Amino acid sequence: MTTILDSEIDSQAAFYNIAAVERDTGLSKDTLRVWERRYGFPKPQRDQHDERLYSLPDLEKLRLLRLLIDYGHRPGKIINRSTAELSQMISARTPEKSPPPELAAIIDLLLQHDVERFRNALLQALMKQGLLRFVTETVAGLNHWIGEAWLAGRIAVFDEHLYSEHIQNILRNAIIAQPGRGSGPRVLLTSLPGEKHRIGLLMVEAVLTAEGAACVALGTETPIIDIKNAVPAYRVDVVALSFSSAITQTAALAGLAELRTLLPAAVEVWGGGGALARARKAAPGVLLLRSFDDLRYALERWRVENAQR
Amino acid sequence: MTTILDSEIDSQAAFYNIAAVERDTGLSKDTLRVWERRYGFPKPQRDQHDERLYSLPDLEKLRLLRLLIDYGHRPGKIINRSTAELSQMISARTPEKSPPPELAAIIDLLLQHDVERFRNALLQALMKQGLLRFVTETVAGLNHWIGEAWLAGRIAVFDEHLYSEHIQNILRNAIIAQPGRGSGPRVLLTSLPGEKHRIGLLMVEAVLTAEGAACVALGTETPIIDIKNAVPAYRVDVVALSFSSAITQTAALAGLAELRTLLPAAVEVWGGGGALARARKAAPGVLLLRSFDDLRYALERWRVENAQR
DNA sequence: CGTGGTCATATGTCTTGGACAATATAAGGA
DNA sequence: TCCTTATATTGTCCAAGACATATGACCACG
Repeated sequence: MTTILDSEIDSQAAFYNIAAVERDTGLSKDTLRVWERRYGFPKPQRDQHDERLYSLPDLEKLRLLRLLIDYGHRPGKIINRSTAELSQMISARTPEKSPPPELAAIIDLLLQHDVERFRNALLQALMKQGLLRFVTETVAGLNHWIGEAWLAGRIAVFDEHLYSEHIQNILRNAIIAQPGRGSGPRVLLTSLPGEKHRIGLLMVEAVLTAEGAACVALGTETPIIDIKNAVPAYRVDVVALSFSSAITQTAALAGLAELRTLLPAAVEVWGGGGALARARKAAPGVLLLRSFDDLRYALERWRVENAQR
Repeated sequence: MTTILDSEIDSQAAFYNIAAVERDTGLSKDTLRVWERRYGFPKPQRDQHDERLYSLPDLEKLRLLRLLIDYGHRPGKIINRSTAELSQMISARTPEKSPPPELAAIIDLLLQHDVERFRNALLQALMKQGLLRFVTETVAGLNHWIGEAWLAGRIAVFDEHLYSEHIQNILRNAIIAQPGRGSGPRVLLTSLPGEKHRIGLLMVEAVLTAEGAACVALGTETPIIDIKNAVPAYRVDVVALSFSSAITQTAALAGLAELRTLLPAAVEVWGGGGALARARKAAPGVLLLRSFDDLRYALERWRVENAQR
């Protein structure tokens, strides 16, 4: 096992072993080896025992490739282009749109790395608009703009991380401030394994809590079996799943359909998020929510239908 | 590519492919294969194309093995013992099977799935103890007990998810309630790719903020390159990384050493968390924090050393 | 013109068995 | 008791092959 430390100390040039590259790019060791075999890139140096040593430029190019593949390009088509070309593809992908004026001030503070004032701007927007409008307008708008800017490489990774953390702080703060009354349904809120985006879930939780529903939030990536087991334990009326555009629409619909078959008919299954925004129809007994208005409407409908009990 | 979803859905009996086992136990695919070759465990079934299908009992035993190895046992010595024996070794290790009395009430509410009262109990503990004691005593104690219970299979997956969400809500609520920055250093707070545990980071952020430091929290899994780029952007004085016991000590120390070489000498590098609790020494210029007292001491030392400027 | 189905290709993950570096343990000597 | 050296243990890497799934192209149908 050659540690990164050794390789960096022995020669001043920075080299990375395959485990470090997997960690930094998210590409598995198997993928890295098979790309080398099939496409000839990356073709790292070897140490005295034939173990791969990747260079920093290789790492940069691999990161660009990862970005473009996530956006929908095929590896085989782009892997042999130069780093400069790839970089250009990313900046050319989305025309440089400036954010809508009501968000521009907040985004400016983020891009200027002014943490304190960024935090305060978010808090002020929340105070001014109230939770519902803050979530459905400001946070949704910011998410959209930041997501696009991230794909286009116009925003640094660490800025995106900081944004996500602060939005989480604000939303969770707002959620906990709500009184815990329970006139509405008990809603179990989570995502399936592979879906790591938390902000969408928190937005839904904020809206539902504000509307008086009782949320049981399990965070992201709960295995289906465990969702099934949680339903009786928490006496849940509705299971709501969130799917960001990181997951394919097919996978999202399949997951919802499977969950539907596992749960008793009395428990409703709702699905929403970017991956389902363009979906036409789901499995029978699964409700698709394409907007926050849909969500509030679904809640109202549940209350009407279950008024007798 | 067989997804975990498929293997769990297609047959009602729960089977897990090797990628799912890697994800759930933290043991690499290579390790799982070499254990099978050398020790004969785990010896999973195969599907129609000779791919491994692990059973749920295998998964349980692997979890116990992982825990005992983390405590210092050698794989070869314990791998062929029965699950019951391993389970007994763990409970023998921790004399207190029941949680300490001051935590028992809170844990009971979690295990009884009483969401509202669980939330209120946490809030009350926070009010009563103040943020510092709440974090270093209550949250640390709960983490420890829940972590052990989870690894020993005494607590449901969804309960652990719910716990994590609520602790996050409370901690982020407390963090945002702090007044702005004080006199302390600017501390960049994050974890390296592969380290997904958020609660430790939030605990540190809460303590640092309470002590008057200005935190720049990037959440989990920030690639090293992006940490390097964030340091000048946010004019950071200290980079603090968290490593839970999900990562090996070797990997944690290597990551810290690599970061040290990438950052200017004026920027301090701190590391802490379960993975480093038993580490002897780190690379030169890297400070290991083995407790929250160490953290507060390091903060004080920084203030003294940087008082003149 | 859109919708759905079939086929070919592209792509990622899994397989085996061998090799060896890093780590832990044991043994020896100051 | 502490440090050094030898030995055993253990995790990671390698190679090339295989194949399931995802994607894209083509075609037929309403």
